[in-house]
Amino acid sequence: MIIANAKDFDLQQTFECGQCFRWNKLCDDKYIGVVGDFLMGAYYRDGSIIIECENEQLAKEYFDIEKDYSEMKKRLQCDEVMAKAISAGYGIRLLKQQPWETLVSFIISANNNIPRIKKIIELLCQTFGNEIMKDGVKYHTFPSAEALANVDGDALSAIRCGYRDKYIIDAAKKVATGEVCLDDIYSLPADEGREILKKIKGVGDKVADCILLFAYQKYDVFPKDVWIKKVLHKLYFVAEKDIDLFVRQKFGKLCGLAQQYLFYYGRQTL
DNA sequence: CGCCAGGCGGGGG
DNA sequence: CCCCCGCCTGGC
Repeated sequence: MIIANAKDFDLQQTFECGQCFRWNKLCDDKYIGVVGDFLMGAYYRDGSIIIECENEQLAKEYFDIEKDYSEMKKRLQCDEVMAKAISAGYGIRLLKQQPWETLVSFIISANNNIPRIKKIIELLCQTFGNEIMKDGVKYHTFPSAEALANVDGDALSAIRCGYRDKYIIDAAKKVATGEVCLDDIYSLPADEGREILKKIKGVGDKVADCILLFAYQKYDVFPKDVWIKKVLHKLYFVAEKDIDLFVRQKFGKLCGLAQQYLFYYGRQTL
């Protein structure tokens, strides 16, 4: 798949803005990731972005290829700060990730750091996922809820995720039994989706909002982590308790995308 | 050694 | 309801 018009798409920004954990850069400027049951590659050639995947439909959906970012940027561009943030992260695209993988990944992300989050997720896939062979290299899919619901007690200790192991098991059981139906959330308003997700142990407001934004394209949620709180305080002089009202009034239905630009900008400059 | 990292759950006020 | 503390683990 070739994306000729790549002006609103930068691979490094998209893969390293914090929304995903399973894309890795190879030495030759190529990114490799696993999405669903498929391996994907992404790289530049002659000013275009090339996405390699045996399942082109999956790749189109995952990269949300039809989405018009220039139009959304125009709508967000309401002041000096956001103008700078958008220009810093001009090539960020919000990926359409799989709900189950996103759920578990952000449970693991709580009170944790990015290198360790990636390590734990990789171990989880190696230990419980299916193998994909490509050019003599082994890759692994993200394990299903059913697969994880059936692992016994301390088998998860192998992935070194600490106290989060019981949250992952709780999530797997509730999703596998249907007590929590992740597919329902696509068509629900963000507030209702958040309440469903929070039935799972280890999922609070912040984790739920990341799942709503990164898996369900609920652009009207604004995940509030420690970094974005610092950024808003520093750049907009907004106190923590006023964040929700502030971003709703300022950025409206696209506040989730605004969060990504501000987050990326803040991590570069603050 | 102590502290912290992209929160959360549980207990007490 | 709000506030506060402890938490697996690995890196500094």
